[in-house]
Amino acid sequence: MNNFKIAKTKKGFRSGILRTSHGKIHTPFFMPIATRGSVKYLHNDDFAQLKNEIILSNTYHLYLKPGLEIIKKAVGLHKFMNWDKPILTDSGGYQVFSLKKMRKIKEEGVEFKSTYDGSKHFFTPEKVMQIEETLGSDIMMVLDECAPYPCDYAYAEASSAMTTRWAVRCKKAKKKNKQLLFGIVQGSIYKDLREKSAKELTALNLDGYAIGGLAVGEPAQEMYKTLDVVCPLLPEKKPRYLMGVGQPEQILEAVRRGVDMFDCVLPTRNARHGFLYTKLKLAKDLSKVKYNILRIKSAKFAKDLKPLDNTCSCATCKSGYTRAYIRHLLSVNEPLAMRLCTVHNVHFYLQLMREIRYNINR
RNA sequence: GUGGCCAUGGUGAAGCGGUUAUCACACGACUCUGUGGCAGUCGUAUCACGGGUUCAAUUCCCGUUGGCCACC
Repeated sequence: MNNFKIAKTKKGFRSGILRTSHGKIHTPFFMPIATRGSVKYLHNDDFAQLKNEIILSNTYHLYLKPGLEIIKKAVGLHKFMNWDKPILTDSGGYQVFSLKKMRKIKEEGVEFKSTYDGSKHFFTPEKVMQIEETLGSDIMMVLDECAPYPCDYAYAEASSAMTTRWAVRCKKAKKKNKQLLFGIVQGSIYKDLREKSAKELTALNLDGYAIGGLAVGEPAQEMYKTLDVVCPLLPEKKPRYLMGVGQPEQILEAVRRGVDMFDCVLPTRNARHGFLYTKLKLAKDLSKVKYNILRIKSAKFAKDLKPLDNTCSCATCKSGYTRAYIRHLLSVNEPLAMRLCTVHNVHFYLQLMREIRYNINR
């Protein structure tokens, strides 16, 4: 049974539906990030208006806090966080990269030092599967190593080969249930390593394929080149996920190359820093996306009683909150500022994806 | 009124006869890509005013102005 159906393709773009045990998701889509079980500052009331169909959460962080016992008792992450739509869980592979001072990689797995109390935890592919099964996410990611950039060939070769071996172990360890398991293509910016990784993972017949190890500091052109190498090698009928990307134009470029899924901290983190996306303009032929950046903390907005973006239909812009007010809230660290800005930026990203889908299906 | 102490970015503080005048916070400009509300880069001072000593004064001396303390 196939849980992914492509309804329409157009010059490399594809649009369809991904089905999970908590509902369907229209592709291509963007996942807001809820690392520790919450999209920072957002309430379910906000999601009701944003209409996002999925969120992303994190194995490493949830395992450390609050720990699996309470999540098991709550009968899974969905119930625990009161979210009944799909969840994708990242495996901790990115933490291999981002917490490089606090971990050791071995063939067997990764030893992490907790960022909370320094305690040691050993993550093997098998253990990660067990954790993700306890969390009950709809889409589980295999444990991988997200290699840094720049990365020499020998390291990238060894690292991506190990990621593939870990994927084999993940698949073996996975119980037969409705959770989907995605593999992760690695290989840094090296064409042959990416090809090898893609081919070997494809042979495992996983439920979907992610492209990892990008957006770690390489030039955007390297990212696009890598997509050009990898996407054609991935099975057409399986969803493709570009991890951690990215800026709106990068998302468009990736969708153009056949990617279906995205996640990125930019809209949420930037919102907290008063860096707001406005004036979304997507060309009908999907040739380009334009937008403005509004740095709401700038002094020039101190007396500006206009909404953040008069072309935006998000709850923040539609309900009368002004630039001057939001700037004020941000400058005195009022949590409401974070919420208003996060709603706005997440809406921008979801709107971008809606318009991309609309123009593919048109 | 008399005596003492003090005056350094927006704020609070270092500093020393020769420095690119240091730090924190704030402010302003940037950065942020499978999230630590984080972190970083850069910018912002005619060292209260006037005079003197000195090769050289933010630094030492005198005066002015302002502030704090004590005493009458």
